[in-house]
Amino acid sequence: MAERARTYHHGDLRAALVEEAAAMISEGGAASVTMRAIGGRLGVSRAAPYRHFPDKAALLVAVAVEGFRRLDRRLGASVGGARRSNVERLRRMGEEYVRFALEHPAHYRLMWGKEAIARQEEPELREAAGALLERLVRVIELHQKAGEIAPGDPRSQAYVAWSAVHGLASLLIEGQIDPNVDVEALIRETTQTLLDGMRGRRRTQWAASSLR
Amino acid sequence: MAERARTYHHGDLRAALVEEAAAMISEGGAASVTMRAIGGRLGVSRAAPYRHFPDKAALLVAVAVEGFRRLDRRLGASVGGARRSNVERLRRMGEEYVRFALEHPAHYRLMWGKEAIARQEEPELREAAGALLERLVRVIELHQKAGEIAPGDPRSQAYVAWSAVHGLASLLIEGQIDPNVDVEALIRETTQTLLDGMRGRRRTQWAASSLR
DNA sequence: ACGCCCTTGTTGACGCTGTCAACACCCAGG
DNA sequence: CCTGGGTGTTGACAGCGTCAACAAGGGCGT
Repeated sequence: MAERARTYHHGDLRAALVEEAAAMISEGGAASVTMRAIGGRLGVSRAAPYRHFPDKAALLVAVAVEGFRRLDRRLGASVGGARRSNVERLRRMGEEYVRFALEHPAHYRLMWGKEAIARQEEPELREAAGALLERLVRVIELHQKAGEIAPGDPRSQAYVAWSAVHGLASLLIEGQIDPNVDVEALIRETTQTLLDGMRGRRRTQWAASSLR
Repeated sequence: MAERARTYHHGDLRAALVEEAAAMISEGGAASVTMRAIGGRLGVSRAAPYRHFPDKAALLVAVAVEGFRRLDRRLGASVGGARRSNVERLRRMGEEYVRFALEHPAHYRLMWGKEAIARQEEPELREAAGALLERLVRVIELHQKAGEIAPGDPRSQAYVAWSAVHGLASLLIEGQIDPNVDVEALIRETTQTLLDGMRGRRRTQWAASSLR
């Protein structure tokens, strides 16, 4: 209540809206986020958000942007800490990516927000997602220099890697995968197959691909 | 008008609803599909669909199911025809999968319908998507027998492959990929990386992974 | 051949939604 | 102190999905 420095009537209502909308999405899905409901939870009226966002879609875009930033920070933290060996960076990032989606399914869904959100025309969203791509590109370049990944345009390789983890996250979230399968094992198998494929086909290998 | 054998007042309104809804989705996106609009286009009232579907979500599920069936038929046709060499089956299926999504973006989006559609509780949807998975599993088993893919549970391998192509399709459709990149080349690179990864790491290979 | 009845389609209404215009507030700067 | 514009409120409106009550009309038993 009185912990934040409030500048005007409410005090940074904009940030509160984004935060509250994200919370509501996690609790009850995107459909539960309504202008009236979010206003009620914040103690303001249903039209108050319109002083900070042109419409509901813009508010949801802001929530999606926040999601991309959180994911980006998390991926950064996953490879940080005790400076890990190069080989593991990409694997860890991939696994962490999928786990994020599994922990925040509704939020992740919103980030890929269908068409209600016109992605192309939302520069902030492009930027936030672009930052994630940049991080991926940098890690791939590192692997390339270490000879662990075949040479080639790191950007298109980044798209390939992104496709793999996003696709798996999407399948899992949407319940398209048999609930009997071991999710963690599937995540490892996916990243392993991806890494094997990106390594290229050039050196003598020793065994059939196995999970770890 | 009078080409279809009409049983009752309209004559198979159910099928007409699904067909028309699919058309409207392609034309104006999922948001343009409204009970009143679809009724108007078919010359019936807004409540008529309720005699065939419990609610709007059920109608959209039927449209999504139809989408999965069309995709499944298309994938079947892509590997059929002149009985192709095994090696190319999976690659062709993957490429065709992505192309289908690119040609029918709104329909494909609906098939992965967020949460408005509770996938788990829609047996028809599970079944239609399951048929697609089955086809993929069979093709993978074929490759395994031919020694082109590492041994292992073909079902989890199918999930990995599905993740890759669905992820790429999703990234492309949602405009997340730089419009300057060569889409066809990216599709080929993705399937190639996937196939390289699934081949496992066991034999002496000759060159760095290249596109075709 | 008749007439019943159940399936199909229509109409009016309700509550909910996003959104806007008009109004009320209230703090910062002169 | 007062004034102006950023901020929040209220009333209203159109459009939405959905339901209950009603109308129609063809298949089927007799």
